[in-house]
Amino acid sequence: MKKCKLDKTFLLEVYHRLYRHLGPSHWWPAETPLEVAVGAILTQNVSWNNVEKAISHLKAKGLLEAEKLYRVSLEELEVLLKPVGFYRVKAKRLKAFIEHLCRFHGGSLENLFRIPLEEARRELLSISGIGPETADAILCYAGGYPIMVMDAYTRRVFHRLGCWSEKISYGEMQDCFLKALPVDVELYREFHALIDILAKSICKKKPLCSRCPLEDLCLQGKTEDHSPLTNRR
DNA sequence: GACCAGGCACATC
DNA sequence: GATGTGCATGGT
Repeated sequence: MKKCKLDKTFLLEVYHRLYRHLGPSHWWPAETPLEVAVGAILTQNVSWNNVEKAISHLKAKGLLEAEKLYRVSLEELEVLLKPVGFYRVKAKRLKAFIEHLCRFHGGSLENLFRIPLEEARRELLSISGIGPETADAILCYAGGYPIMVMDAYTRRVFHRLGCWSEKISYGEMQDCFLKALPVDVELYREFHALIDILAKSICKKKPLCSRCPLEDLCLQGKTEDHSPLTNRR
């Protein structure tokens, strides 16, 4: 059975509307690929505001280098990551990522990004604390690989547009997008960013409201789901 | 004070 | 395989 009703024309229409209303997004806000990767791990289920504080702490300590993050103790890292929330978990996950990077790639993201997409993705997913969304964010925004990040916002927004079931899996969503869209990293980066910005700003309270640039685009008429576009259970 | 924020791992059924 | 729960701070 077909899992989604997305096609190239529809998706590009959505993209162009979002870009006209909300773009350019200037995602991912970071100075280096490592900062992107650190941000991707830290932002799991927390607001970006909190992540920025923690990243500025790391910068102030001169720790935004793989070698230095490798040497810093878990306890010290926990203190620096306090503003993020879930700081014990995040410190452990960041350490696991850095240790992998140092052990297998000489602490160089450039080395990791030399290997083919599928292999790099498998490798990232093998690290404890790196799931599909985090792996894809690192690959797309830091590595420049042609892969698009999916998330709870993407699921919700396109569910409300009548494109798929709310139960659709991460992989199924990603297949739909990648099959329909041209291979274009910049498009993938901006599209994901715009979906998140849409969900968090204009359509936060009542999705597909009159201020939403996608209001008239529903494939199956309006859904009855008007709960907030959150990631929460 | 309640709710939410750019997930993931693990336990349980 | 599907579902529930812990992780924790900061802004609104």
